Amino acid sequence: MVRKPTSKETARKPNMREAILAAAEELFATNGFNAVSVRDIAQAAGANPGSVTYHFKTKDGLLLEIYRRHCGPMNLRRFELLAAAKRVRDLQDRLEAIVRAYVVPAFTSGSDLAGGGARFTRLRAVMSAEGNEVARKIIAQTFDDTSHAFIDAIHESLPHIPRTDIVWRSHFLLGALYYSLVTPGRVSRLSRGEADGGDAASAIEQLVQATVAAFQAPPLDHAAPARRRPVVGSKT
Amino acid sequence: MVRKPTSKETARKPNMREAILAAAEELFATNGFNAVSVRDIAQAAGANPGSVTYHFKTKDGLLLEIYRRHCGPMNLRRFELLAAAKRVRDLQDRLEAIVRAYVVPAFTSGSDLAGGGARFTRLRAVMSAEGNEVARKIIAQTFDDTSHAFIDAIHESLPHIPRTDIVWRSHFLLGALYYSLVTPGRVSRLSRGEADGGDAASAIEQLVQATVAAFQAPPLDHAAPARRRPVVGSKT
DNA sequence: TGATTTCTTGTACGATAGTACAAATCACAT
DNA sequence: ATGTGATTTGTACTATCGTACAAGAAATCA
Repeated sequence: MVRKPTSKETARKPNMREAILAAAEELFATNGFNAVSVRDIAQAAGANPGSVTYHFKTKDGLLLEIYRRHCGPMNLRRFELLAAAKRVRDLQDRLEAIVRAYVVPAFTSGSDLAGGGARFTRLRAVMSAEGNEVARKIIAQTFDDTSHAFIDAIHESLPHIPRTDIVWRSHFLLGALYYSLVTPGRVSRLSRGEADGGDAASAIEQLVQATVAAFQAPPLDHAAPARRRPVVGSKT
Repeated sequence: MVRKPTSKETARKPNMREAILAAAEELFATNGFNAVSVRDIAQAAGANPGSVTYHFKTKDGLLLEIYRRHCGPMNLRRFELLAAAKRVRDLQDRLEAIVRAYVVPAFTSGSDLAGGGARFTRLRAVMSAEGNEVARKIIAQTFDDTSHAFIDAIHESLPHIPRTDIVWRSHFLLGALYYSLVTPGRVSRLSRGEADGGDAASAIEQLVQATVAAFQAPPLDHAAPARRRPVVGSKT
């Protein structure tokens, strides 16, 4: 019934390898890289510790493979959505579509893996916070192109805003995005149960709406000090 | 010449203890909790590993003491600034003052410690990402009051926005704030050197401006689906 | 000064970390 | 069926982890 693949070249035993990857992804994203041992991962995947070494050589190699697995598909999807967004005529709608094109793939599946999008984005957030070397290199290589593309697209929608301001605001967007995935419980807590911080759809809508407004804010006047500053000065 | 304090009760040998605290703060904030060993801290502080055990008993105890050291002063300062902000008459200016009252103490010194504000906030960001247990407890206990106070104040300035939306947006604010301290280099990189992500003043101004606009965004229509959604759908 | 408390040092112990490797097992083409 | 390469297992090695503790040095008080 099912056509078995050629076996040569391709490793047709995705069971363990995939299970290890999934377990590592989950554990790294939840507890950080250093807090998780190879043995923890193996146990969660129902595998032997030696199996991890066999498939990925080192713990760093395992992390590297996780990134390799997700970066391509997620960025591909972002570029697809960005291309579609750029075709939106109405400027306000276009900006919203661009932001959405950036946000959505981070929450939903970036590839064919089920629900892996949010998990992987959370992993990136944690690795970023920990200053992980392996992650830093890949991020700078793989995501800066994407970021520049989005920044340029946003800049085209808002020509009167200096590029510097747009960079700052897109940086804030990524921070908000990360934090929403890292600590969803805080939203539920602070809203006293009225909002569900873990609900991806709500998070996306809230984030898109807020971010679009932030991008549209008047530019910072770099030259003129302008407009009296609100009080807030020395204590008492 | 210098009047020595009473010696009783107060430990008048802040040298080592303070050095260890400062070193731990810096290392934890940079590399995360688990990546830093007690020996690393001792070496950075010019102390003996046993000295850390003597002063703080455990590694968790050391982290706990760092939080104890900063939480009080930072929240105190926030409440002072919040009280001042609430007295601002103009609604737009008041909102900006409130946001500023939240942001400024996170960047500048939260206590008498030199430049400790940003470092401690960065530490909180990293601990949050790592899901650290010790940090989580303190955060929920110490900062939720502050957060609620700010959310309420913002809600008073923007009565037409549902509280839920304000919670989300203040959550985004904290995420953006954290991320700005965690990865300042990214801003410099993406702006091609035009902006300095490490400059606290710029970060504050950009963050305040963007966040005020985000708070002022129209509320999400929870009932009506409303307003056609921008295209962005299936692939190709 | 001598007694006593406070801090620092050096060292050690058990636990666990990442990784290596030989033996056992499995999948499959012939 | 059988041999061959791919995978899994079990175990071991070394390094480093957090912490404990006794002995030494410094500071403080009578």
